[in-house]
Amino acid sequence: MSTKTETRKEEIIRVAAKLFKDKGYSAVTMRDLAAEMGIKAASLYNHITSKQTILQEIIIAIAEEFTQGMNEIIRNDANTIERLKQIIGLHVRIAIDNADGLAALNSDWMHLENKLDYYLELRQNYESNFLSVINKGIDNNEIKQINPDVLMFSMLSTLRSLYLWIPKKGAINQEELSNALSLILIEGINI
Amino acid sequence: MSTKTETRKEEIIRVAAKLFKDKGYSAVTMRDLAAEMGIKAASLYNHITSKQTILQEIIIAIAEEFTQGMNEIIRNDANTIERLKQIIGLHVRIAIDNADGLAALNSDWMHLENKLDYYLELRQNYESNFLSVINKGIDNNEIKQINPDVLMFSMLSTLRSLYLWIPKKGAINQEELSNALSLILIEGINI
DNA sequence: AACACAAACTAACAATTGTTAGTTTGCTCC
DNA sequence: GGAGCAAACTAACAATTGTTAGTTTGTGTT
Repeated sequence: MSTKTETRKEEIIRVAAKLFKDKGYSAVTMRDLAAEMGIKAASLYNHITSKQTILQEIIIAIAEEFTQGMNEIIRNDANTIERLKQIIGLHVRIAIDNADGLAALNSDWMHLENKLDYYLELRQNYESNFLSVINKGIDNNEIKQINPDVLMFSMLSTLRSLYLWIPKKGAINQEELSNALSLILIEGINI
Repeated sequence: MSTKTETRKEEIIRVAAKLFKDKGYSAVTMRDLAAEMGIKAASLYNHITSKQTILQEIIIAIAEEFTQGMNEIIRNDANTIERLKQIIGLHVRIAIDNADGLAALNSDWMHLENKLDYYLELRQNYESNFLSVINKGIDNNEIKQINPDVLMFSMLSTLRSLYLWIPKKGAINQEELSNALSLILIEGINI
C-alpha cells in the first residue's frame, strides 16, 4: 500500500459503506454505525459532519474514479474491442477494491441531496462516452450492427452488478475475472 | 383486462411499489404513501395491516411468478437455446407488467423480515434451475464451454436490471425487446 | 507537573416514525 | 328514514431518528 494508515474518519466511512451495502443508507442509523465502531453515536460527530456527507464522500469518490478512468480510455487510441476490454477492466478493478462503496453508489445515489446533480452529471457523461465508443465501433465495422442502447444497457448491467458477485468468490484474480467477462460480453458482438 | 377492477388495497400496494422504486422501502413513510393516495396515514390501516406486509405482498407475488415460470420452462422439452430464450422472455414479460414491483424485489428484499427465508428459498431454487439449464447445454455441446457461474451471473444481471430500463423507453414491444436481448445475450455463446 | 489535543463520553433536543383507538362521513339497500 | 358498511377522519402514543452542547478521559510533549 502506498497510502498512509487509515484515519479515524476514513475508518468510519469504510464501516458505513459496509453497513449501507447490507441494509441500505436509509435503514442504517447513526447508532448502528456507532455500535459497529464500538463507540456512541454522538462520538461519530468528532470526525464526520453528518450522515449525509458520509454518503456523499463514498459515492462521489467512486463516481470520479469512473470518470477519470473513462477519460483515459477515450483519450488513448486503442481500437473498439480493446477499449471495451479496458472498460470492463476498469469496472472489475473498482469493484474489487471497493465493493461496499459501489453498492452504495448503485443503490443509494438517489439520497445524495446536495450532490445529486453533480453525480447525475458524472454518470450522464460516463454513459455518453461509453455509447460513443460503441457507436464508433459499429461505424468502423469493428463490432456487429446491434442496437447500441441495448448493448450498453446489457454490458453496464453486468458491470454494475459486479459488486454483488465479487464478495462471494474467494480471492479473485482480477485479470482472470476481467478475461472471463470479456469473453462473455464481447465475444458475441465481435465480428 | 381479465381481472376485475382494482380494490383499494391493491391500489395502495401498487402506489407503494411506485414510491419504493423511487426512494427505497426504508425511505418511504406511511405518510408519504397516504399523501400519494390523497388520504391520511391512519386511513391506510383500514386496508392493509402494516408497512411490512405491503412489501411482502409486492415481492412474494413476483418471486412466485418467477418460480412458476421457471418450473414450466424446466418441465418442457425444448433445447437449451430455446429454454434460455424462454427465460429471457419470462423476465421481459414480468418487467414490463410490473416494473415497480421488480424494483422493490431487487432493492428491498433484505427488509422482508418474516418472509425473508421463504424469498431466499425461492431465489435459490430459481438460480439452481437456471444453472442446470446452462450446464445441460454445455454437456450437450449446445453452447460454448464457458464458466457457467459467470454466464448465469452476466445474464441475470442484465435481466434483473430490466426494470430500470423499460420505463425509459416509450411503448415497448415485448417481443422486440425479447429478441434484441436474445441476440446480445445468446448469440455470443451459441456454437 | 502542566499543557495540548484527539477522541471518547453523558444528556438532551425536536422531529419523525409506524401504529392504535375511537369517531364521522357518505353511500346503498331494505 | 334507518340499518349496514366501507372508508375516511382526528388525536394521540411510544419509540426512534439525526444532531448539538458541554464534559471527561487518556496519551504524548514540553
